[in-house]
Amino acid sequence: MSYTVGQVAAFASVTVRTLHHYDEIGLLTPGERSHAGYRRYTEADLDRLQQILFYRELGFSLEEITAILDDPAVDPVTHLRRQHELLRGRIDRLRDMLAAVETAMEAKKMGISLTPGERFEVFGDFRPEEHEPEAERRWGDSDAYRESRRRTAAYGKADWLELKREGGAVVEGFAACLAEGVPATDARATALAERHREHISRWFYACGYDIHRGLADMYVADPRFAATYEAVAEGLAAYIRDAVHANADERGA
Amino acid sequence: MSYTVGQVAAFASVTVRTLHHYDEIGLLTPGERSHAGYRRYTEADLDRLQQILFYRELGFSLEEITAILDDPAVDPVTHLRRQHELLRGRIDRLRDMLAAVETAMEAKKMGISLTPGERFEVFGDFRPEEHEPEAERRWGDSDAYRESRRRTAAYGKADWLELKREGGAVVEGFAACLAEGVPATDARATALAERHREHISRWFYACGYDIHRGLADMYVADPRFAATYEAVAEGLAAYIRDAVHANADERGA
DNA sequence: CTTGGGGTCTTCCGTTACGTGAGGGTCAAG
DNA sequence: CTTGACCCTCACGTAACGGAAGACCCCAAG
Repeated sequence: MSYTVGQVAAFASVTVRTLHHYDEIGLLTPGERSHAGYRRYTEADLDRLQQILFYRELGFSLEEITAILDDPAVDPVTHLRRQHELLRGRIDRLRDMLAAVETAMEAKKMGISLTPGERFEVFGDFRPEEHEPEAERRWGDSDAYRESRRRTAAYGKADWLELKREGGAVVEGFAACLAEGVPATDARATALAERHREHISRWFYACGYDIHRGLADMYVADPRFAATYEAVAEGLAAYIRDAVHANADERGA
Repeated sequence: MSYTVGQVAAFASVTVRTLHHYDEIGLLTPGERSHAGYRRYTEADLDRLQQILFYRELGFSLEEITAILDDPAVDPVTHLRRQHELLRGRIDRLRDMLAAVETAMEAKKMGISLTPGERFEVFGDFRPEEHEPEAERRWGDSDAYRESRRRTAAYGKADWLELKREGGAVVEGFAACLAEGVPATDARATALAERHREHISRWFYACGYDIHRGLADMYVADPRFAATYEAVAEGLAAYIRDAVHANADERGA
């Protein structure tokens, strides 16, 4: 089975002209031609096109892409892995930009004017290179999901019940603290936060303090999580979040 | 205080030529010139440049940016808000691409070859223009969160319990179907899916079929959601997802 | 079998967002 | 008062296509 330019163009949401162009510059030469000179794209060509579009999306020039894809030392899986990393980098960058926008909004609201340095901080580097500090945390986060999926795949119903019971106990502990007016920064609350963190680590994935913070934020931000906790006690989601933050501030680095 | 081209270029990590170009096309004309004709950029110019770079990053053409920024009906804060939303959209898109890469890796590992449709699914729309079909879902999704937070803010404990009970009943219905071997595509299962959708709409936000699909996918993909369902019955998360998809395919557009 | 509508071919010029000098003033330091 | 770093204005070059022209190809319907 092979496809015409039009079909491929429709699949990939590019124009026919673009495919012609890629053919011209030797980036994507269709596997064969019909007797009338029509381009015929094979599955392998589609594969390559997908790679091209990914790299293009990530900001590489067509010349660079040609070089990358024609490197015989790199197998397809490596490409995917690399793209995965690059995508994560891009997402991080956009997240930084999001933060920058928020900062700008704050500044505007407060009537503060930022220094040029602050203002353009985010437009510094964006090319996939050197990210040690922040990125590690993100990677950890991503690994967490994979790890989690891997681990939980092996759980039976008994495991799920056990972990749910364990988690429930922690939540009830929080509810008790909240009911008794114990502040979220109190040692009793942060101890529960620590137990919560250990619970996650034990059953799902290595949960560091930063990850734990992010998780706690989600409990409040996402109503579908919030529902679980708000049903137990009003304001519990926010309380847990605060306790987790206090605990992370205290124990985590 | 004002800045020279070189300084501004350094701040913003663009070339001097780029600033010249923006001046030429009237996108960013420096506030004044020195007596010798040197460009002098004011704070306001830096402000505008920041906006320009944001929109540029988001894929707008310089002409579009000019139009956007020179629209007198839009104040700076609105721009920031808009950029915030656009950035979130981009992040979502990149996340989709991330998922696509993972799918491709899976497929490669399994030796499966994807259909062209699957392969290029993610390259559908990405330009911030004419997005009725897919994008509405994203926008809707974003609105959903806001709507949800707004609504749930007013709920008391009784409300949470009621909605939790209601939700629980649906989940138990699904569990029963699963236990009895009813296929997820069966009318009984899809009816429950529809009830589930209505439940979300009633308590949280307007939940269309596309949003519902995405939500169901998350039940499986995110272990913290999955835990809730897997504790009830093994394979329940996936079952619900399948039923939701079947229901959406059937009823939704 | 031919006729029309759509898809495809190559060719070529246009466009956007700059890059890259060329040739020549400007400015602060030594 | 020179020297090196910076600035100016042309002006042509480039990447990655867009768009249209003129011609060929394909196939389903009359």
